[in-house]
Amino acid sequence: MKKDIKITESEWSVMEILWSTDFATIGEIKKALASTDWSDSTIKTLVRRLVSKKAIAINTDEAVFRYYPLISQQDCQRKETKSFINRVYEGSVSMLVINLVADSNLSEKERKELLDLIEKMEKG
Amino acid sequence: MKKDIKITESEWSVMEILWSTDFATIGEIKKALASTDWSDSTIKTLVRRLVSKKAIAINTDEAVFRYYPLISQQDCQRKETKSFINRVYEGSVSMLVINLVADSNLSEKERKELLDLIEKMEKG
DNA sequence: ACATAAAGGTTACATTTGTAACCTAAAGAA
DNA sequence: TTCTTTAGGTTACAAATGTAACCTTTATGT
Repeated sequence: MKKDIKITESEWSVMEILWSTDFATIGEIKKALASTDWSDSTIKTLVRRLVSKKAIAINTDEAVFRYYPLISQQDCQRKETKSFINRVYEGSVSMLVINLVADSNLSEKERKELLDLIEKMEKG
Repeated sequence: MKKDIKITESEWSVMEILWSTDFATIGEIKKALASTDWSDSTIKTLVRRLVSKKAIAINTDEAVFRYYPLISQQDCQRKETKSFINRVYEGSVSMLVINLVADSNLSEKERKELLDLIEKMEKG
């Protein structure tokens, strides 16, 4: 079930909508993307490409089609994360985390959350 | 000094060589990339594009030019990391870390290392 | 001296990605 | 019923990216 579907940056915006609504019409997708300056056509192109790469599918039971994801957000995130770490950190998770933590954008609160998260994983 | 230089996946391979050798000739770059199946021309194209986007520069003091990075690896990593988290994790560092930790690819040893890293940051 | 290899430089070409126009059919507004 | 909005569908087009051929000059082995 692990296909090598590549989702581009623009397409991620569409996927995020489908992952959160799970079953949206074009109209709903457009509404959710109103903050972008994409034209109607652009959004439809993104949706069409996602369909053709089998990241999403269409339910045509009703007159107005509904779109839904075929791949889970977490699967995509993990795949992206792995290739990101390989590309940017030469495969080293530790180097990534060093930068995450060193980065001033990480607040004390967030840092504590991370500690918690990792600690909780202690016993598996 | 924060330009928005975009380094593509292929170009990263070249940058990594320059970051580690710091001052390499084309010959050295090609040797370091021997494991890839890129042609001579391809490698030169990548180098040329990096020059034109000012990610690297050429020292022409000697007959055989030497290339060196104009941007640091860590700056690039941080910039990439930030945009990665925005794209894939909707800006949430915590979500990223949850996946990092949950991912079976992270060994117990690595997990401990991360804990250490984050703990060390406790006092700033 | 001459053939080869290696480096510098220019041009090319297919695919992917971002972005959109345009046409048609159906559904709602007036 | 006629106009206007939407949705569905097709086609387009420039920029970015991956990948490379080809030409010229220079160093090098023999």
